[in-house]
Amino acid sequence: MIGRTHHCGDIQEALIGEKVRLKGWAQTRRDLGQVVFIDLRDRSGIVQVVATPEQSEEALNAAERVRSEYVLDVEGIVVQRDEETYNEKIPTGKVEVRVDKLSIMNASKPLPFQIEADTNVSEDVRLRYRYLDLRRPDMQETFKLRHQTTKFIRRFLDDRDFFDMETPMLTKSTPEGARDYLVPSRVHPGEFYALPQSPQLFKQLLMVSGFERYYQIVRCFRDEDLRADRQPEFTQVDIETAFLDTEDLFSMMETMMAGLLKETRGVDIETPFPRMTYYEAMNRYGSDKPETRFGMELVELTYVLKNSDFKVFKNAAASGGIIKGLNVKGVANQMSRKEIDDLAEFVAAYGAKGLAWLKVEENELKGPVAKFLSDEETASLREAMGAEAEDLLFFGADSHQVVWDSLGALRLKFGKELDMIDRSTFNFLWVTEFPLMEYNKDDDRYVAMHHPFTRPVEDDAHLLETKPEDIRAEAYDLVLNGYEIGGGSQRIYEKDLQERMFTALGFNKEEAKEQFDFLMEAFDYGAPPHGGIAFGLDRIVMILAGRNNLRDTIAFPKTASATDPLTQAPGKVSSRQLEELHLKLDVFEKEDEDE
RNA sequence: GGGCCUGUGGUGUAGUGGUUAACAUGCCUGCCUGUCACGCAGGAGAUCGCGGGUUCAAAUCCCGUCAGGCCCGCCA
Repeated sequence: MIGRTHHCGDIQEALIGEKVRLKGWAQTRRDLGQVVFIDLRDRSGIVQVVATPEQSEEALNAAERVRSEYVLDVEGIVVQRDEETYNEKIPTGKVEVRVDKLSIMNASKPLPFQIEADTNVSEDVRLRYRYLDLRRPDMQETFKLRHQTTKFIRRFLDDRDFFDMETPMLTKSTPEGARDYLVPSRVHPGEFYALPQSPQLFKQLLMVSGFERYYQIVRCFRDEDLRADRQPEFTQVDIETAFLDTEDLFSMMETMMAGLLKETRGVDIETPFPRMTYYEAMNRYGSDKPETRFGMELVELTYVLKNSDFKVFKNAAASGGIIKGLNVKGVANQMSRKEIDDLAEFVAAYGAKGLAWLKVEENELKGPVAKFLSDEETASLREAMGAEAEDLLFFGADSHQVVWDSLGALRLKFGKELDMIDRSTFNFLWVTEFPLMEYNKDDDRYVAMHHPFTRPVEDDAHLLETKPEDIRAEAYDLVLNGYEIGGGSQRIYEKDLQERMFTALGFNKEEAKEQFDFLMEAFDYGAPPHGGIAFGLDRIVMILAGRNNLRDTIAFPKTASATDPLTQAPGKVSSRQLEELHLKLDVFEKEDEDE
């Protein structure tokens, strides 16, 4: 059963005349009667094997019984193919293996779908037979890329004296941030562990412990609703350093990312990466993770239109909001009135109450809003937006957030649909100076935008008690092609500053003590200045692989409703298990079977 | 929690009120010594996701429900 001498993809002209033994799966069989061709596939690639009566009657008989995805053990001689039978489509196409012995190590039922690179099989079926889906060459490629990515990162960080350290998966639930996945304790009735949303507190403790440089490629869990780029369990490259300021960290991470792109994609990335403050990103792109591979930026129009006769504009400006515009060049005559009107529905999802628009013509602006604009406003507007004939102008007038969100989404929609994005490029961008906290209406309090241990920008710290919403954080995200691929911050390491932070977040002393006492206590014992970053490994691989779905980069992912069609997780448990965990359920099934 | 899209042989699709439910691929049988997604001939395979309703008649229209996907909320 052992004794493989070569891999299928490695069979080439240098081996002509040699006896080889291969093992793998039958990709396809072409049975011509007295000669049978089998494309044999293993992880390395595909090679054609041929069975003929001249070579071995026995092997030919065996080859006739082979079907798709049978597992084969093949012995034979590598021979040159006749020139007219070269197969240009595969790297091994100039040679083939003439079979002496062929044994079927295992048969296969007919497959639910074919093992081929391009599949249009539904996601449902792919996930139910994930082990077959993963046989497909493009999936094998993706996971090779994922392996190369983690290998590169580990080597890079090891070279810079980072320790790979593990942190608990069974830990304590904390009130901030995402909803926790909970694990009931058998030994402590009524108490629960939480699976980590990230190793945040532990990595800070490791800094207090004096490890100085820590990293971990670690699973994180968040019980929130899914998206194409969000899974309930995902992998972070978690990094924390002591005595390294933001500049040094940026520089190191830039080197790592540029190196990764070079290693995996052969692409040269310029460093240092561009930077943009949060406020600038929102104003120019309507997003805190701007896709900068195309322009079409939002245009500030509040000063132009605040006194307009159009009430929507006037009122937005008067109530502290903003007016911004988006110029979609050259499409005015390509879009029907209905298509334009449908966009109002699109932006409604982001809270916009409507979507004003204008078609630009040589000497006038046309559209429902045109009549409200004075000649002067029209002129300023054309100037500000760089409007030329055939352009289609859209306007958002509302609160900052609504205008940013709706026009930002509209910009991205047009950018994709009009094919304005150069897909061969990789645009990194640091987004800096995030707000430290934002006001949450529902809870009537401030909540940390990053997390409660994020350090305020030095100059703003004095606002903690007076205008907390104006404080900028020493926090940053790394954006790649419009995806947030990482985020981090410098941390608070002084106990008194951390206590002021908790107070500003509306925690009373007892709550803070109850939740974070161990961290506060740790800070009493010589905590070094520290900070770090965490990257979303799945997302990085997704972008490197040119995918747009996180499921394609995770071997066994979950569906949009957080289930696994393969294992059928989550599932019911026996009443005995529940009893052991001291749990009683308040859901009752129609067909109650598990007694 | 909300919105939108999809659901038809194993797989991918066509079919928009009356068809023997069509096509491709896969599968089975036979033939074939240079194929390479082999070819040729024949064959099997579908209660059209599920439940209800409208109608003389439903894959098709309506309501509900389930599953998958995308988005908003939520989540860094």
